Amino acid sequence: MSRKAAKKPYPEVDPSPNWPALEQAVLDSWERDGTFQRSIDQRPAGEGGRNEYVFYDGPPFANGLPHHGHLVTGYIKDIIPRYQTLRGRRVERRFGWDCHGLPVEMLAEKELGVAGHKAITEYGVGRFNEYCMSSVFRFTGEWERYVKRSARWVDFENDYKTLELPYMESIIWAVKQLHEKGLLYEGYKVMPYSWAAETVLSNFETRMDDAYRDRQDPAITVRFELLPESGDELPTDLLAWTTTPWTLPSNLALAVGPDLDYSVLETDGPDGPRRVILGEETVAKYEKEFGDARRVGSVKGADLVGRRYRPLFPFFESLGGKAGRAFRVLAADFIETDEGTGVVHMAPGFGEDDMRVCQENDIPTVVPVDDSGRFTAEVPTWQGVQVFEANKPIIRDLRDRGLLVRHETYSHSYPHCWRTDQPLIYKAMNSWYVKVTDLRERAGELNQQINWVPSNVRDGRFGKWLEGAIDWSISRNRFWGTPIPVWKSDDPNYPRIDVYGSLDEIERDFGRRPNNLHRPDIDEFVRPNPDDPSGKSMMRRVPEVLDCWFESGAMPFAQVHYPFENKEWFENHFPADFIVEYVAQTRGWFYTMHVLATALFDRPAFSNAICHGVILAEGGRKLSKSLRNYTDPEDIFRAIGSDALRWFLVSSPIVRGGELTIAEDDSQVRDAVRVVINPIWNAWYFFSLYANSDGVEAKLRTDSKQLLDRYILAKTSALVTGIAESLDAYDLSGACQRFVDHLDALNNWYIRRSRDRFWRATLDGVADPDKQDAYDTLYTVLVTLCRVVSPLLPIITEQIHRGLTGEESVHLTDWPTLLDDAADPQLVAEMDRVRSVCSAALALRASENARVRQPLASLTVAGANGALLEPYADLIEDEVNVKQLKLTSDIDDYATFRLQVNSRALGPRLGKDMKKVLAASKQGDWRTLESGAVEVAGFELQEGEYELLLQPKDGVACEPLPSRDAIVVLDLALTDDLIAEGRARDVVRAVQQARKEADLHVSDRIHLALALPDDFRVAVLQFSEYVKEQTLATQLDLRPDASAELAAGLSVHEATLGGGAARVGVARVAA
RNA sequence: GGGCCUGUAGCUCAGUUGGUUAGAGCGUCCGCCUGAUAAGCGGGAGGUCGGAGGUUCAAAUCCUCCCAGGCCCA
Repeated sequence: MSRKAAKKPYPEVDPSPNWPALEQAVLDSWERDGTFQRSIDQRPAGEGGRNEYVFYDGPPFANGLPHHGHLVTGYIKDIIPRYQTLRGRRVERRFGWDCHGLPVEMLAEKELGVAGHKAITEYGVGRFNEYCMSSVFRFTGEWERYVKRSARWVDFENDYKTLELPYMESIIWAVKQLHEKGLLYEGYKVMPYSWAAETVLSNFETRMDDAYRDRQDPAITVRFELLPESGDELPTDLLAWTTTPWTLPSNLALAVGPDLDYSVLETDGPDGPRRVILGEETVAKYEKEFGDARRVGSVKGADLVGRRYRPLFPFFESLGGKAGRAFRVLAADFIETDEGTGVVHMAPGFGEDDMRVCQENDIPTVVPVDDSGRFTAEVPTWQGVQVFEANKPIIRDLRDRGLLVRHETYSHSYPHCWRTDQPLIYKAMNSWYVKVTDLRERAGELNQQINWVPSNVRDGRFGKWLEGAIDWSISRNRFWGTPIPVWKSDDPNYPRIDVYGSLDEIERDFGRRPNNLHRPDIDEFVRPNPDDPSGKSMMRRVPEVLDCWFESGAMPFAQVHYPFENKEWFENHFPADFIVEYVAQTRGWFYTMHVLATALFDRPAFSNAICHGVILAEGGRKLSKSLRNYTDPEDIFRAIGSDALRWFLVSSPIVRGGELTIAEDDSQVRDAVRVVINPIWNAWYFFSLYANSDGVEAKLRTDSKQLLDRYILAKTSALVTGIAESLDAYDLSGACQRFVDHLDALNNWYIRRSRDRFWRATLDGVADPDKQDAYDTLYTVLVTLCRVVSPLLPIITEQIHRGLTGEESVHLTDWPTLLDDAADPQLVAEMDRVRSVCSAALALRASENARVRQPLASLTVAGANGALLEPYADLIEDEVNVKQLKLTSDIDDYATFRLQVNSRALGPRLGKDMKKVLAASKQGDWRTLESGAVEVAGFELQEGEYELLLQPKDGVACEPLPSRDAIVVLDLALTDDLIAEGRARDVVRAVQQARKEADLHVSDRIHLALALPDDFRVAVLQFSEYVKEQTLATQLDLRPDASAELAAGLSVHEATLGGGAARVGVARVAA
């Protein structure tokens, strides 16, 4: 025996490693060796970038720490590029940072203690923006740490930042392009507005947790007097209800639901009889006011449309009359009757719906309220009064004029400014728009060229969103962002607008070149208006900055300073081959990128997009830092590991657009360790243990003739093809599923069934060919597995692959083609059948209380395709522990046939008669014809329209295969020999346990002493050679029952055999 | 209030163009092999597919309504 002296070709493997520590070591080695960069460098770009796989990285805001959601995206962003790299493509991965926008400004406001437009202006826009600039990168270090720890390969050094001058210059170029294409215009948009902080709020801010609070407001019902028309019998009023009386001075229209019914009531007023009109379903609510009124008729809303009415106030009278379109009844689709009167007052300056409906009817927008929420000179009566303060005098005024029908107090949930605690108002603000409505159709066409995962996003979420797209408001009344590059004359008498698309153009007109496009520097670029002969009016930049979504949407070209530089590069890298984000980005980054690509290049911006779902905490709630309902990813990295987290996330429904609920205790991540990581590691551990112990060095080889080897090679070949198929289709969880299935075949079939081939003695230091085949095959399979799974488990496969091959990195290898010729679907199918035979036999043993260690005389497989199992007889006998496998086609003793109708095939032919056929076949009322066909309920079924399945007879110990075409039967009769052999195996089992407890190596030879109950002693005597061989015993002592005198020097272990006490003594003997 | 999505085993989810006895993993129960792995293996139980109607020879699947939850827009 030369085992001890043999070289160890493979590293010593820890059977249960500390995963986080192992991961950190691998990550460190990548960092040290520049493995990521080399994985890119070794792939040529090809002519015109033809061999490149283009990936765009959507830029995150770095003003908070990454959570599970970012990690899902990050893992996918890593997996696809790693896979494409394996396939030989060059995949550059450039990180990007979203630097501008409200989140940054909000943080700055909070930390500087300056709230709102006014305070910031006083504080100084320059200082404010400097602060934003300095704070925006505060978390980049953390981000980089998380990203690197998650084993995501991405280039942080060559990153792009949306605040850099070249990036911003590309942005203003894009704005100018839109302008030249007639896609840019200035208009109004109703926004949530904080009059206290003098700032517009984003939707995001109004949705913050504590923004909505209960508030009491006046709710009043007001009369609007219709202008008389021919056919009117009496003066008539429409009743409208509002909770914002201060908007009534700005009323320009009324709206009704065209399909709603309205009641006409007649009352006796102080000036004689009048009529009022209100929604039929709302009449009951006005019992108090109109309880004694006479109902004189009913009209449809549509009948009221077009009627003119007398303005409540004189302030905007000029917009009505003959010239204007205001002060009419309009049709609207959103009118309800559960609150109010079914008639809605419209103030287009203060309501989004109002503005939309009024614009559709050519009614202009008026906004007689200034930045601090006070009425302007346009409403002289209340000029300077804050709008909420103005409610009372307005109501009093209406009451005095007899226009107030009802005044009540209304309690409702109302949004408040999160900074000042004051109620918000909705107010039309000046805004710049991209005319998406003009692009909509083309954007929809280009969307058809995009491969979305899941596929329903294309015509669903994204497609629908495109169809309903409205013009995109791209300006923000804020400070920290790329400026809108528009200069306007400050004198409306000499109007002029200039849009600048480059630093050169600005330099040309202003005589100097900006070195910073941010405010306030850029605002200092002022020049005389060339169109003003008086020379007094000046061209000044409009105050707004761009929506930061415009900047991220411009990322494909702005990241390379296109078109000022890298023109050719851009042409070769647009559209991207692949991007991924979560599903809400169909309204965010996916959308803005698509809109800009459509507008500027008439091409889609990306060819393949994964749109993953959202992560929820237990109970379906949102992940919330304050609720602490999830574990910080870094803690998971530290405690469990990144590959496990990666596996858990990307094998979940989330990568198919679904939701994923994560357990607070991270048990799902631990499950990934147990289900995937430990098994693949154990396979490697097994290999290294025996290969080292034998001194066998394995080679990549696929030509073993051994059946199990052929099987696992064929199975692995199918896995290689399957994973490529899944990943080519961007189906990550499908790829994961294939691997899990494969692991079961490898560990719990191939390795388990091949074990004795590995531990068979080496003859004179020369491995016998079968043993070498086993090593080579397992080695080949493991190396192949590591490669194809490396995108999904990048760290653990790296470690194993290094151990196996000594090569530096699995991520520098090529996609394996070695097993392409090893595919053998028939062999795989046969082996699957073998496994189902064994499984059925083991189930039968379990139900018959026949422990597997007890050998049985025979296993019979009765039914179809018996010959197919012939070559696998040894395997089945060994697995099921029977002396003989019997194959027969004679089933009569055990089972009968049952007719199984193939509804899918037969249904279309028989239609209604299916019922009869199904009933008859269920009752067994059918017969086989001479021709081989089957007759049932008077119908003749042809081949393919039915199947004959086996049904075990009652009282027979047998088990059908899942395919129901064969049945397994065990011979349960025991002979003395069989019983003795079973006992011998029990003893072997006890000895193996003792070996393990004594911490012996798997190849140690031992001195074995046994003190056994009599019947077991006899059994061991009978099978002593077998026992010695199985336990590697060179010497065997047998003593009476539980002898207390086992020799000194032995490690003694207690055991129970057949209900009696036994003692097992083992000691290593020198090799 | 409107639009979209979801509802299948105790939990997390699959379920192809409607077609046989609705599947998987985890958990649970019972058992067991083992000279890699008890952080293992095998087997069993567990579902009137959210509810009610409808279409059909046939519905988890198609249609309508309702209920519950989520997202988006008001």
